[in-house]
Amino acid sequence: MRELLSNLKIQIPEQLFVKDPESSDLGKRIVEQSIILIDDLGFESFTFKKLGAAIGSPESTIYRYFENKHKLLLYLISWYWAWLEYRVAFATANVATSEDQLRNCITAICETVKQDQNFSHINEELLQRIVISESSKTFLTKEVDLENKNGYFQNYKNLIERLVRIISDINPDFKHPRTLASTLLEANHLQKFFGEHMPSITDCERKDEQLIQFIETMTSSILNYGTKRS
Amino acid sequence: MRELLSNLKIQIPEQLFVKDPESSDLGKRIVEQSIILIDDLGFESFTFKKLGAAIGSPESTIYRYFENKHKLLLYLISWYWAWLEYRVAFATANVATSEDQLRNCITAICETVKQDQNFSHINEELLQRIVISESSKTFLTKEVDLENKNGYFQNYKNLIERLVRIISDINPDFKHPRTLASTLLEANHLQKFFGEHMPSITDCERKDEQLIQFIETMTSSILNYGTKRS
DNA sequence: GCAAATATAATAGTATTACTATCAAAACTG
DNA sequence: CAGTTTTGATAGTAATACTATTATATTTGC
Repeated sequence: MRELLSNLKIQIPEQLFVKDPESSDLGKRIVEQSIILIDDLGFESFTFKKLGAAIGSPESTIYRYFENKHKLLLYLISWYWAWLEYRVAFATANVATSEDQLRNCITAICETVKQDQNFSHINEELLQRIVISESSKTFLTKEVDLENKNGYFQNYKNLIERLVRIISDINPDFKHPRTLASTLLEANHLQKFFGEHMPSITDCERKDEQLIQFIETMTSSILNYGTKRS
Repeated sequence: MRELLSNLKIQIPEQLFVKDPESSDLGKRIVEQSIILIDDLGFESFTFKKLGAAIGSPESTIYRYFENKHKLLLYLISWYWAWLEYRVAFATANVATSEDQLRNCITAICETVKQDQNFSHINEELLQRIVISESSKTFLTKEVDLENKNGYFQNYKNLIERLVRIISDINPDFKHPRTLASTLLEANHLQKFFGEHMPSITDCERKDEQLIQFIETMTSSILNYGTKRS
């Protein structure tokens, strides 16, 4: 998996930035430091002024790359979905059965990222933590319909579509492949968050195993439910 | 269900308000109008100044009831959980089997609220929409651990605990009753939101049926999965 | 190698937000 | 009806989320 990114460029909808941050050193530092800062402060307390201080530039510079902090968050989350889709694609390549493919998908999705080396300016470990705590804020807004129409969530949808294909392959009669795919993705975040911050409402501890087991059991059982009965 | 609230008072953790809004007419108007405004503007654009204008009072008055808008949101969401727990409690009363109880719970939870008459100052229909779009913002913050310790989420936990008891009753060997209960609650919101705003990633349309069917199938299948196999 | 274009820095400024403070007028309360 | 509590009216502050302007680098195209 490590070489994955050396030749592939993660594609982000260009509506999400004013100037592509990958196109300059400063842009990369903006992205790099924004991840560190958002993870540290939380999105609400994160400001372009603080980010400017972190990179040693005035905040007006950041506005040349991102229209506002909401779009910067969208950019980061979008990057994560694209990255995760590649991981999922690799995890399912050359795997014979759809059942095994889905199992591998679930592991790839639910695995807590640990990275020792930094290959790029993006720290995926921190970014995953941001996704867990902040990603739903990208769409839980009054602007969601417009932003959806503008393609801001394309990478998220692509990932879900990939899961849907596998799910439908396992059980073509299953009536809720999209619902299952999006539930699966979001339940992963939520349960990880609960495990860390509200342990009394989850059985998932810090380790990934219980969560993966729950999600695997949930998907297997729901996909077999109809077929075995009828 | 209608008489439910006439003699019962919804209990809200008193840490969530400075002065109990139920204790005065003004307090009730603050709550009433805040629901209308948050639903209309979204939580980000909602301000105490606008709320003040809506009730014809200066914003400083609102601060005498709620420390800030985050706590007001916590109050509203907390009210909803308590209200929903009563509904769930009634929906399961005198129901013989745990399986039927759980089915009734799911219906009570997933049913879109429609209210023709206003019995109280709280419009549950609007409030449910707020819960769908805004409730996760109450805990997806950097202050979650402190707020959790302070009991801000007690009503949410109570509801989950009630579901957990029924789930464990159906299958005492099931290893993830809490995970299932919280997933069920949150998936309901998420899928409703997707159904309305991002229909391509869900199979749930505006009507409740498909969502209820998915959640029922999911819970039934996962709770039967272990038992039938082993 | 230099002019022209572009990117960044430095600074200033604005409207709005999220409060806090003060004091007077109303309204209830014993 | 005196005293307490509640509300209204007004003012003020620090921070946020931008926008604008001008000067200085830096890159690039010829």
